[in-house]
This record gives sequence, C-alpha cells and structure tokens, in this order.
Amino acid sequence: MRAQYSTKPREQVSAILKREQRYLSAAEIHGLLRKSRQNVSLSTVYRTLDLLAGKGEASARVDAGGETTYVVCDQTHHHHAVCRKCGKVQDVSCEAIESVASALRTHHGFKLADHEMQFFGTCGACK
Amino acid sequence: MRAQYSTKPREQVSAILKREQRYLSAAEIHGLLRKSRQNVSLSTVYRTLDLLAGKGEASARVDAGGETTYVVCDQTHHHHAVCRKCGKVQDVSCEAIESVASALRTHHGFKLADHEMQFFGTCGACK
DNA sequence: AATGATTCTGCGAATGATTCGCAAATTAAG
DNA sequence: CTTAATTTGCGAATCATTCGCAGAATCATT
Repeated sequence: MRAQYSTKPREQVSAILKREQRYLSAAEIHGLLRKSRQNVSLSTVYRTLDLLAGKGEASARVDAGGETTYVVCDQTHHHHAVCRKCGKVQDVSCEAIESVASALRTHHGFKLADHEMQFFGTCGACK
Repeated sequence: MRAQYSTKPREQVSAILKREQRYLSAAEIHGLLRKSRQNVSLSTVYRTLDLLAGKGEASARVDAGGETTYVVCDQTHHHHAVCRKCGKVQDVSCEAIESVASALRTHHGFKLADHEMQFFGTCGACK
C-alpha cells in the first residue's frame, strides 16, 4: 500500500488547502507555494491532491475551464455551498434527500443509490 | 452570430444522442458513427456538442475518467437520474430546492443563486 | 440550376492539463 | 549510521480538446 511517509511537501500542500478553504487547482497551489518560496514540484502537488482525495480529506470538482480543483472538507456525507464572490466553500449537511428519494421511486421507478449536489450563491461575509 | 446552417454531420451527431439517451463522450459518438458507416470527423463531433450544449439542447458532465460527456435533454430547469446499470438518463423535475434554500439562508447566511444535482441508482427497467 | 457570400468540415498540428519513468533524495526503523 | 522503503523532481509522454486553414457544403438570389 502506498503513502505512509509524512513529508514536508505534502504538509505544505495540505496547509495551503486548509488555509484557503476554496477550490484550488494544482497549478494555483503550485503558484501559491512558489510565492512563499516553498518549492514543491507540480508533480508532487498533483500526487498529493490525489492522495488527499483518495483518503476523502479533500473533494474534487472540475471547474468551468476544465481544470480539476480541490477543497479540504470533512469526511461525512455533505455538500458544498460555494460563494461566487470570494470562492469560500462551506460544508452543508444533507437532509432534504429523503423526500427526493421517495419521489424518484414513485414517479420514476428509480432506486436512488447516490447523489451529488453543489450550491452557488453569496456567503454571509460577502453580502 | 455563428451556427445557422443545418448540415448532415450535425444531424448525425444529434441523432445518436437522441437515440442513446445516456451520457456519451465525443470519442464514443465518433465510434458509434463509424460503426454505422457515417464518417463524421472527431473535430466536428466536438464542435457539434459544443453547439448543442450552448443552445441548451444537451447537457455536459465530466465523467470519472475526466472525459466530458453529453446527453440531450429539455431546456427547462431539471436534474438527471443516471442508471448505474444501463446508463440511461431520466429528467427529474426540481421541487425540493425551496426548503434547502431557506435552510442555507438561516443556518449559513448563504443566499442561494444556483445549484447542481445528479442522482445515481437503478432505473425501473434494470430492476 | 448557376453564382456568390457565408458557414462548415476534415485534416493535422498545437495546446494544456495530467501522468509516467527513473535516478537521486527523504523518511522510518533497527 | 545503515538499510530498506517511499517520495521527489525532472523531463518526456499521454490524452482529451482546440485551432488554423484550404476545400466543400449550404443558403439566398438571380
């Protein structure tokens, strides 16, 4: 099994993600690291992001330009509310799904197994 | 403004999408067309898909492997229920969102502007 | 059904994000 | 401090998607 060493580059990438709390691409993270004189190779950024996503510590989203972006978030099932002004991402618990599941079953004969949701709008700080 | 000619290649791509009713990548559509001796270039498939998505006649989704895939669907606001067995996509109307919107407002101070949802499970035919 | 203006198509080349291979550097453990 | 295992960084390779451009198709008019 892979990934057991705890290394400086990985901590640096994680630190950026924890600090920013918004969706970042590998290139953006790499850029932010360079700005603060932390030289981590782009390959390592990619590898670390895959690791975090694999462990469920980060979640991925493909942005409009086709780049994959990541945020850190907790590992319980939840959804994200993304602020269109500052980009901040808040975790949102998932309650409404039960009614949706039964509607799918009765109206469409569809047995719901999984779902994805994303919310976009303006966060409290930006209003 | 672009895109006003009605052409054979475009109709061929649209026909495949209408027939299949599931998410298809440009490469898959290109492959299906070749199988039935309809030679449309991959570039044209890409261009046609962009057009359809631009007009709202198709909607796009990036699959697990990073490929962009498309389904035809109507233009009113709705969501998709994707069958994990056969891949068929059904349109699902969106009702539950109002309660989610007010929960976001009260609990998170978040003003909801837009949202995305995708449902995965087993469709009636596959059960 | 021929003309001309505009819009498509197909091809191959270019792009851009992501992945891979491998030698050198780091890490964990004895 | 040695050793064995994992990671890093670099450049090269990959893969989906986009571009540029010459020739072909479409549409509106005669």
